[in-house]
Amino acid sequence: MATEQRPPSRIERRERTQHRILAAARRQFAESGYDRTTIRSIATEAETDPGLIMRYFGSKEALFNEVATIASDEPLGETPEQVAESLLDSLAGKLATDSAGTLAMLRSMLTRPEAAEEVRAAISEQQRLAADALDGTDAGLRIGLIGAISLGTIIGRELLGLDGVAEAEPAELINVLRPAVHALTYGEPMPPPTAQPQDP
Amino acid sequence: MATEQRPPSRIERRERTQHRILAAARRQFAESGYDRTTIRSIATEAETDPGLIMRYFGSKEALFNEVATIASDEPLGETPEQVAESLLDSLAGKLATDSAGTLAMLRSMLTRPEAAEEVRAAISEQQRLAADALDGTDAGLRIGLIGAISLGTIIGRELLGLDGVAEAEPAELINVLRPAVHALTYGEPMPPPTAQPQDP
DNA sequence: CATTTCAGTCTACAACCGTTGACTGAAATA
DNA sequence: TATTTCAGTCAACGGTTGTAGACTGAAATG
Repeated sequence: MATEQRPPSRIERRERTQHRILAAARRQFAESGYDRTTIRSIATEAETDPGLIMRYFGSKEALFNEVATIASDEPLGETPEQVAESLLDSLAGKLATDSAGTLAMLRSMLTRPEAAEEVRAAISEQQRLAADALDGTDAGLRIGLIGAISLGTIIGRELLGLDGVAEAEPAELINVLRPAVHALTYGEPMPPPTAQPQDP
Repeated sequence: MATEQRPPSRIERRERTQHRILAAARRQFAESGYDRTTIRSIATEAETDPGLIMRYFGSKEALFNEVATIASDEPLGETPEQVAESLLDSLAGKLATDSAGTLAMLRSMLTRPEAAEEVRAAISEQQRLAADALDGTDAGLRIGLIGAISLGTIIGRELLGLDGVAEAEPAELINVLRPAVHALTYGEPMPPPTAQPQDP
């Protein structure tokens, strides 16, 4: 009943090792961020050698770029309601899949200018796609704020462990957030309730 | 017309030097985060010596704790509307004052577990203060999400430079955000518009 | 004036980092 | 089988970091 165990070929060995390196890198970059993750610690977890990582990926930076990704999203619909639902869908997707690559990018975003620029560009692209469906001069601000909300929600849940937010079911979280997001896509700006009269 | 220039006393010199160190530390921790800021670079900017920083503050960590702060907020009112306005006020305050200490804490939050815990605890305290004014089992989730929104807004504006969000006037930003925050304090969860019927 | 205190300077250490290059041995190739 | 290729190992490099400690000279103190 024993299947014949051929020794793995050279390309098989290489593929397996590369895969172990990538998995360990993804995990550690997501858990500790770019600076606190070392080539040596990745090599240890992947049960290989630091020098081999350099040979396969060139540099720590290149390895990071290989595993840290920020998903850019799909077309967003044409009415404000569709835009809101589309953005909520996008957030729900990011909450459901435990993409260590995304977490790696977000975790390193505040200390690595290149990562920050990548996240900023991704949200900026989202704004560009959605701004047409919204009217008003502040459409960019509104979509940008929805991006900020998504960012804060993911960070608060996955990286900070905020009470309530971390334990909530994704579907419930989205349902609670839905009115707020819809308010941002088709609502009017609301002055403070006790506001003094202002310039016309 | 020349005011007599007495050489500064020893305690004056010490106070001035300490102040320069603290200012440089605040600025660099806010700009580059904990890991990428070095004692030496702080000393250079403060025109002093790394060894002196150690003698005055004990360690890099202690210096960070001296300048990185996260403001905890005031009582929040008793009705959902008051809670919403109070939280918006709190966000407006953080957007108005360019508190390098807060930015230092936020910038380091995703890579320093101690900083993350401090931010988490501050938002958690906010939740505790506000949860009484809100009814429903998901009150904690709602307030937590408002905390996440504040977090995402500050990060998006001050640290990421999101289009629209970064250039907006604080007052306009708050006004646009207001309906969303109010929706979170007194709104009902909203199911998706195309939802199938669910269990009662 | 003699002594003490202490802000500020300088040098060095031990640890860690990313990265390099030489080496080994087995698999692939001819 | 003889030769080449290449995955994997090992030791070392130059640089940077936080930190410690000895030293200097002027201000404070008696």
